[in-house]
Amino acid sequence: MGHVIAKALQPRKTPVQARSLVTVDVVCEATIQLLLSDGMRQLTTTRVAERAGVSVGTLYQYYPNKQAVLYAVLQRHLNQVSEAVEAACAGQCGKPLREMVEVVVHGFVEAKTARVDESRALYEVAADLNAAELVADAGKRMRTALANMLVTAADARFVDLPMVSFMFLAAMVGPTRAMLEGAAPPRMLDALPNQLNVLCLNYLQSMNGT
Amino acid sequence: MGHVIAKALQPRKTPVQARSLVTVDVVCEATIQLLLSDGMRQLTTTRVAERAGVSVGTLYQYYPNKQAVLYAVLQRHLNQVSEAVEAACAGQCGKPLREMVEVVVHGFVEAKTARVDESRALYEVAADLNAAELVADAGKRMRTALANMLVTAADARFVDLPMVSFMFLAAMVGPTRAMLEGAAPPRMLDALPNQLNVLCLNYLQSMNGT
Amino acid sequence: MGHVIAKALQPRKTPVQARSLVTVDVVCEATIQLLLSDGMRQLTTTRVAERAGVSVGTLYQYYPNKQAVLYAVLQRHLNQVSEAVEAACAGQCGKPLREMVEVVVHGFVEAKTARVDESRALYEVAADLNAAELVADAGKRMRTALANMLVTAADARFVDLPMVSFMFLAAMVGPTRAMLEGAAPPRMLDALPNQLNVLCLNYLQSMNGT
Amino acid sequence: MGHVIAKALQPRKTPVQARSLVTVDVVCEATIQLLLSDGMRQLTTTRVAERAGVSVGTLYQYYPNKQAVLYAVLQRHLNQVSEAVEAACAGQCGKPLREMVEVVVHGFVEAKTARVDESRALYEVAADLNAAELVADAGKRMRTALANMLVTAADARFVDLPMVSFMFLAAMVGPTRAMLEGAAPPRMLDALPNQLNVLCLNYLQSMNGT
DNA sequence: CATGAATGAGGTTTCATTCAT
DNA sequence: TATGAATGAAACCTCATTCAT
Repeated sequence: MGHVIAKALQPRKTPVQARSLVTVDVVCEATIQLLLSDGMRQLTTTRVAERAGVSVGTLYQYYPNKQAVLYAVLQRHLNQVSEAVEAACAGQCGKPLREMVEVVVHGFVEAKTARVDESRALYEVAADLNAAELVADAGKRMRTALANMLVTAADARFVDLPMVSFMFLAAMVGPTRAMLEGAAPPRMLDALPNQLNVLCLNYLQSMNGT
Repeated sequence: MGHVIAKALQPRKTPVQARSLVTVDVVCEATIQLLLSDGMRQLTTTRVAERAGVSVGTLYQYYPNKQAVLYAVLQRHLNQVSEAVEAACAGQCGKPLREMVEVVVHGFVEAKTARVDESRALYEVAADLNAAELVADAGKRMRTALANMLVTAADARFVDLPMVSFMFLAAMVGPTRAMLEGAAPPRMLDALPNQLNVLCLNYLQSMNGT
Repeated sequence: MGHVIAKALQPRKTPVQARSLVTVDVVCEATIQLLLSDGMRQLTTTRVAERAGVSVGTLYQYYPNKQAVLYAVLQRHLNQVSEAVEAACAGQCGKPLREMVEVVVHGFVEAKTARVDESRALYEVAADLNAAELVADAGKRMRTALANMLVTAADARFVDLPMVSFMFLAAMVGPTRAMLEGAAPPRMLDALPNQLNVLCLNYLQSMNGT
Repeated sequence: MGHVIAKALQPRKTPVQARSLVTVDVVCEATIQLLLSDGMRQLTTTRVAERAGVSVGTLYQYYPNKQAVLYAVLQRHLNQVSEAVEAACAGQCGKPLREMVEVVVHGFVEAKTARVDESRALYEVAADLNAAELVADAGKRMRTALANMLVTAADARFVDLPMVSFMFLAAMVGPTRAMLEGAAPPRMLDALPNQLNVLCLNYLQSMNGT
């Protein structure tokens, strides 16, 4: 099921030439800009192309359809976040819980808030049904990374690791998303990492089965 | 600002006759069904009317435009959830934290999972820009209820009540949403209340300033 | 041809009861008001009924369709103007040209400017194709009246009476309409009768074949 | 004020390629044809496009909405007439009244009757409210041209030039319009210039203040 | 007779996508 | 390869008219 969709959404040609790479990038950038300024509703391929400084025809040389463009943009973003979490996890093997949480939360929040408006804009895109799979994949990737890290914790052992990883991730995502979507004031955003630390660390310690 | 938007989304006539009431209800129901089966993308006023068993014209007698229909459906849902939380909060004044969390989490999860598919469908709707305000309002309502309850806790005192309420709510919303959107297996859904209890209670105790 | 149309546009029932008469009148009045405030474009039978304080259903008891309403309104107006011209003409038989023109011009302008905005609104209605016939009829009626008067002029004899009547009428109508449609300032409207006197009298004297 | 309206009615893109020019022209032509055969009432963008041999989409690439198409058609026509009058006026500076009237009347009637049916069709369009401004502009343009000419008359001097120009124009427009709208027989149309000569010249001579 | 909810054909407009240049 | 004019299916919404109450 997912494969059929996936195929239809893959970029049309793997850009090898420098020019092509530029085009692909410029289209993604234009999409995000328009998403931010006008929202999904107003996002048309023509406008994306226009903003990107290429013709619609050219856009369609690199993406088979509009969904593919959105798919690419979202994928790029989810990738960055997933990688941030994976990197954080990879570096914390064997450490005590407190350090794990600290570093992972920091990595996640930083990745999500690096471009606040991009994140905000993409929540809209993600709601576009076909992307559910993509979001799910990124979630799975991050939960796996978290689980692989948690299993090595110096000071903890978890009975139901999948559930714990799930809750850990969701506990980070929930408040972060709430702040981004709710346009929280900077004061709250600044406090976010600390709050997530408290939230997640206490949860994990409480779930510690040792 | 919000008022202009609000006006354009208000139902056109408040149905008084029995026949009209049925119509309004039937349209909401049809919208949810279609949202579930085909998603926002495929949701057209014609199809909603068709499924509802009325003509498009009739639909437009009660709602000035498509957005208004979605607005109404979402509002109804958010109302139910907000009321559930408010009710739970109202009943726990003066109780110790443990009981508060237990009851509130239970109320929230029950409201959200009463109609799992409806909740799921509406995340998509909420992403439709104009509803942001509505979601924000529901959030504010629930945070207020939580704050008003927490301030009376028998065994706790909080320094930054707004932040604590925000995190409390977001900590419930995050994992719940993750499960609903990710189509989590029943086994996980069953475990959700317990997990949220652990997550929220430990957070609140840790933030306790007494 | 005209008869078929005519039949479809006739009021449905000749109102004999007092109540009915009121309804018919109130609908005409409402139509004119809406025409003035919002123009043809926005004129719907529902709105007319609403403004008239009756239900759409009732409106359709007296008029077979929307066109018939407009037809009635226009007819009433054209009738008033035609009657004014006919009356003026009838009273001037045997008089010299100067007096004829004076009285006819006065009668015409007065009828047209009695309710300036009504006249203005009805130009729009008249443009609605099926009314062309009605306008033509009124024109014919007035030209006949003018011809019948002119033929008795004490001091003139006309070779081509139809043409002269045609021009006489058109010479009155042209500037009057230009002023009404162009929203001419009162100063110009006040001067209109005098100007038409000059225009028409000189024309007629010049066409005098004696 | 008028600018807002004007903007919404301006053509969308100025056609540069040969293909585009053809399209724009073909749409205007189709509009006039349909106006003539079926009247405003039946004029739909779909039908215009169909008759023009292009798709609706193409039509909307050049005109932002239906009104804009009508606007363009009317503008073109009014332009032609205005230019004819201006040209006639420009050529008669310093001439005696008789010649002025002769040439101007001839120019006006010729422009209006060059395509009798087009003129006829456009009276309907002009009644469509938003065009009022356009008609008013054309009127002002022609009255200005007339005034500028009359002020140079070799044998006349006018006290109230604006009023005289207004009446002069309206005296030409009235009968011409009456004939076109009333579908006057060719015999009358042929006689029109002469009649207008008599009508206007006598009026002007009578208003001569020297 | 009056009401006004319901109807649905039909109008306007958009926009993803193609393809001749 | 890039372009952007053309396409036309399909979306939204209105409103004249009917008919059950």
